[in-house]
Amino acid sequence: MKLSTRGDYATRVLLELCTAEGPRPVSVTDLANRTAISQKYLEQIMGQLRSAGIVRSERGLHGGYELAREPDGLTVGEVIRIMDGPLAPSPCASRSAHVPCPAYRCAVEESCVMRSLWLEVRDAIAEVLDRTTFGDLTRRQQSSLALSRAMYHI
Amino acid sequence: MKLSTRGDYATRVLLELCTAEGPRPVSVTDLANRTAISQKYLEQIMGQLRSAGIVRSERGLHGGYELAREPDGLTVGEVIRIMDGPLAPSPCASRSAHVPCPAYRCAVEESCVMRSLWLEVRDAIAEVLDRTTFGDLTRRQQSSLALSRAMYHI
DNA sequence: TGAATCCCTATCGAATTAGTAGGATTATCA
DNA sequence: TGATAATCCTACTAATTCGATAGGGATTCA
Ligand code: FES
Ligand code: FES
Repeated sequence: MKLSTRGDYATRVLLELCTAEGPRPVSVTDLANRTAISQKYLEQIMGQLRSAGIVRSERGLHGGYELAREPDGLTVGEVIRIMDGPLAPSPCASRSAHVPCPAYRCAVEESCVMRSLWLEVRDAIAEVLDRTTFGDLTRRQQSSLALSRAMYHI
Repeated sequence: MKLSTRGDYATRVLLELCTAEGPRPVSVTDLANRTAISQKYLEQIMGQLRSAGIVRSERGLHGGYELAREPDGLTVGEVIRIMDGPLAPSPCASRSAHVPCPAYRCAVEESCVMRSLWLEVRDAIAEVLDRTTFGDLTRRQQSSLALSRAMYHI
C-alpha cells in the first residue's frame, strides 16, 4: 500500500507553498532547494498539479508557482488521486475510477467477498484523506512549530 | 495504494482453502485451477505462506496444502503484511517495520506533519484488515451463497 | 518403479518508477 | 534590446519491481 514519490513530493511541496514566507509566486528552484527534491523532477510534478488546477503558474523572470485554491478547500485525497490514481487497493473497489475484475476470477462482482473488503479499506483511506485539507496541515505545522519554540525557550 | 497480485492471490487462495470441499490437503494444481492463477506462480506464494506458518504442507502423492491455523485466528492484515510488507503508505509510518525518513527531508520525525497523516492512514487500513479474519470472510461468502441460491429458487 | 506432489532457485520479459537532459517559450529589467 | 531567470514541453534512460516461467530435486505412496 505504498505511496509513490510523486504523491509524497506533491504533498510536501503543496504544504511548503502553504507555509512559505517571502515573495510569491515561488520558483521551482526555491521549492526544490527547500524540500530537497530534484529540480527537474519537481518541474514535472508541478506541471501536473498545474494542469489539474491545483496550482497556478507565472512564467518569466520572478515567475513561479502559487496555490490556485484555498488551502481549506484542497484535500490531500484529491492531490494523491491526481498523482497516484485511485485510492482503492483493487481497481474493482474504486469509486472514482471503477474497473471490473476479470470475469473468470470473480463471477459476480456484487457478491465478491474480497471486493467488499477492499471497498472497506478504500473507504477507510478515503475517510482520512478526504477530510484532511492543506489548511489543516498548515495549522498543525504552525502549532507544532510554536510548541518547539516554546520548548526551546524554557 | 495498490495491492500486489501476491497479496491478492494469497487472500483468494486462503479463502478457497477455508471453503474448499473434498479431500485434504489440497494440491496446488487444484488450487490453481479453482482460482485461475498460474500454477508455478502459486507454488511460490504457497511456499511463502508455509514458511510464515500460515499453511502447512504434505509432500508426495496426495500431498498438498491446508490451513495451519484456525480461520478465526487468522487476519487478512497478517497475510497482506507477509506478502506485501507493511501496510503504511510511508516506511516512517509503519508500526511493525519502522524505517526513518531521510533526515534532510524531515528534520524531526516526531513533529513531521506528513508522517502523522500517513500514520492516520496506516491505522485506518490496519483497523479494517486486522479485525477481519478468514473466518469472517468464510461466513460472508456462505451467506452470500445462500442468498443467491434463494434468489435462484424464487 | 512410476506418478504425483511439494520444494528450491534461477531467469526473464514487461511494466512502472524515478530521474535526466535539452531546449523552446515567456516575462522582466537594466 | 539583450541578458537573465523563469516556466514549459518532450524525449530518453537507468533502475527497480512485478509477474511469471522454467527446470529439476526431493518426497511420498500405490
Ligand atoms: S470482483 Fe474484484 S476482487 Fe472480486
Ligand atoms: S518523517 Fe517520514 S514523512 Fe516526515
